[in-house]
Amino acid sequence: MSTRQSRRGAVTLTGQSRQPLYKDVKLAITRMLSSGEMQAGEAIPTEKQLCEIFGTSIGTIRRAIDELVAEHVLIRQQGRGTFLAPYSPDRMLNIFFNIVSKDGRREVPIVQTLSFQNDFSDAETAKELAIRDGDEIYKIHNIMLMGGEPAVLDEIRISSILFPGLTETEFVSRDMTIYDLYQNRFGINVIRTSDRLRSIPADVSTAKRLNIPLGMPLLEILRVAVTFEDRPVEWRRTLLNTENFEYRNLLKSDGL
Amino acid sequence: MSTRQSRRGAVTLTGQSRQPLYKDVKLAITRMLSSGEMQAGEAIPTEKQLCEIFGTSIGTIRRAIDELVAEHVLIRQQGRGTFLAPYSPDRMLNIFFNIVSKDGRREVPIVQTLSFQNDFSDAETAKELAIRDGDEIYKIHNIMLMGGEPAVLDEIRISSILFPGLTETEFVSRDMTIYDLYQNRFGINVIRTSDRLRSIPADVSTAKRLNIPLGMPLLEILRVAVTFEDRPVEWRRTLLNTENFEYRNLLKSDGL
DNA sequence: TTCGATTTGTTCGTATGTATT
DNA sequence: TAATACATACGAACAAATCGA
Repeated sequence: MSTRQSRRGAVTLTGQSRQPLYKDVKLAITRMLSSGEMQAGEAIPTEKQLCEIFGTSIGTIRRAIDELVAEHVLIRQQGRGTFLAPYSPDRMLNIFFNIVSKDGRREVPIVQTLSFQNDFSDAETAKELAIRDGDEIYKIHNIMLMGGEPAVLDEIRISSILFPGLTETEFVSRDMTIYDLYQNRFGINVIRTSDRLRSIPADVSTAKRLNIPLGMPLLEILRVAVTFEDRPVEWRRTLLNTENFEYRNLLKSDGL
Repeated sequence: MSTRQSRRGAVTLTGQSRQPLYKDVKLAITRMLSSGEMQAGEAIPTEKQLCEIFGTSIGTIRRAIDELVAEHVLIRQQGRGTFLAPYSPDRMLNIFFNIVSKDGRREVPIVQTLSFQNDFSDAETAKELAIRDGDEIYKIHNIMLMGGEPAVLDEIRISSILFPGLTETEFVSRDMTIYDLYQNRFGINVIRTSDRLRSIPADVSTAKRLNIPLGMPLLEILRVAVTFEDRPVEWRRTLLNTENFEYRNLLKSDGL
């Protein structure tokens, strides 16, 4: 069979691409998922159905799905099907929350929102969020209690365009993690984050809020969270008191 | 064909295992690699040869190798072969060195060894290195210059049993990264690290060495590096002045 | 430079095993 | 139990990269 053509009225893939067929399929599936029509936790078509949709063999479909599973975008379950990763609170905590107690236990943090503002992006934030300077954003300040003590302060900046109609009430009254809110309310899946860590002294207001001495060393974490195709979703600055907690970076060199 | 039997005098795999055949093959290949007979960068047998060695189909071999490639243990090159990951200085820096300049550039650090001692393990170190309390270890103190300024202090503890005959002269005169030394001189591949990060004030001697004020916030990184099958190889404590450099944790949720 | 042998990469397809409903 | 869906294993054919004659 010659190199690349759609068969039997199947979906036309990117066509004249110079990349392998399974990459085309992967991209097509990714677009299906990120179109916003799919709910988190929902099943995607079966492998056999995808064969017919794309007009490829099951091996090619599996290869495409393999990569999305490796990226935690999809979850496969034998006998059940393949699902858009649910990002359950528990899962979110395990994947994107790497602040743990010094003895290694994962405390579930209690988040309290200190302020929720409508604001305009400065140049630097615009660059991080891939929006225009001056675009509307939400600025949200939170404090997190871990083990009963205030241990973390953070500031979140997100584009109002990506999260239209988000209100303080809705944000505060959510019964899930913030990333789950992005997913369930706006159909935005956070699939990766990039953290930059520094050590800085506590300033006056931070010291007061975390009930620690002025100038005490804190861990500053600057995070950008991205969704499919590396589109930035959220900028976040976290300040952690590492007296009783620490940041863990388990495993390097992917895979297992 | 029925489930599990060796054919044609092929290597007997783990036998009565309840895991998939490709996992057996993966483990067998892993043992080949970690036996110390293989040099980093050396080619492993071709897929066809492995078929004969293990008496399985090429698909099964490929599946096993796929996982090892995903774990950066092996590297495949079309037309050439499959190789034990070389851990070149450049590669080591990119994979296991996540201290970068604030503007994102990767400075190549200049390492100077301050001291090299033969010592005995305390209980905690023994636990981290999976050796016995009181076993002999090397304790090595280094300072790293980045951009001409002293930016990092670290202490390394490794088992004398794992690295027999290592001398200060040899350690200091190496022309490669420390992990490359482990690999090239002792056949030990570091394949993963686990980092724990805290923010702490500089003590007197640290402040003096890094030429910073006493009490200045530093980033403390406690690392355990492991080789195949999660066997610990090295304990390391790093202190980083984050005025001009920072710790980056790119990408969560594996793969790409 | 060309060509052929070698080696991995991609795609296809089939058969059977195992988990779920 | 039966149907469905993913998991494992097999193997064939061809493409693309590499290397040496």
